[in-house]
Amino acid sequence: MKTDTAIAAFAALAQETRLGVVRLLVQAGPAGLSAGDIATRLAVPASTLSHHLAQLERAGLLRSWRLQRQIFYACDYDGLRSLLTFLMQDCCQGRPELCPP
Amino acid sequence: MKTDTAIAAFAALAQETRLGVVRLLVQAGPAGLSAGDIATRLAVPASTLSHHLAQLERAGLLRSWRLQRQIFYACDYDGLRSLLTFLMQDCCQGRPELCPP
DNA sequence: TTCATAATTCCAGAATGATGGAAATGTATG
DNA sequence: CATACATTTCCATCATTCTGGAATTATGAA
Repeated sequence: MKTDTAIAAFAALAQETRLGVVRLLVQAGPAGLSAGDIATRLAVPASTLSHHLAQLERAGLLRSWRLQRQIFYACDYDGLRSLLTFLMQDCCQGRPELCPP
Repeated sequence: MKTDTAIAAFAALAQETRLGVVRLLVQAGPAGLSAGDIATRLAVPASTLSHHLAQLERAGLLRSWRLQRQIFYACDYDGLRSLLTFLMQDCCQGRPELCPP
């Protein structure tokens, strides 16, 4: 993963509504939720939420698909995993005996 | 962990120099590095780096201690762990059979 | 086609964050 | 005490991000 990608992902997580979206979708699992459903649950105007969903998707944290008139969002587990791996890469120079549990 | 704490931590990670600091210190392990050493390795002015180190420490991602004339920084492994746990909490409603590996 | 629904894009103002030289604050050495 | 060293704080400028109503686009129903 490139540094810029990771920065975009962390920036996406560094905002109350967006962090709420990701946590909600992490819990929801692969089935995801529609944009409107997310807006209702988080009590955010549709317009505002749309900006945030787009940013999260651009950052590789969500994926989306259309189902009839609605657009569903679920979290991108691969994206999340690569981000956390990037952050912890070569932890303690790869020597577990140095690494606090 | 509170939402505000997590937001501060992700915001701290969402910047090139600060992300570089954390990754460098993740690799360096518990022994840490001095502020000056970090400034040299990342080629950042001392003043600028100081702001970033302070922000990372406030966010609970680093800890610091003085050794003679230098101040050492190491990453706060507990802080990192709680952040990642907070993000992934109740993944797939706790049902691993739904959760993509 | 006409209407209703779901979501996104446009736009502007308000707020927040990054940067780094200069000055100030410790901390050790001669 | 005087000096050098390591780091932090002050300060001002510049840039980026957040917000949400109104207008727009896309889809499905009558």
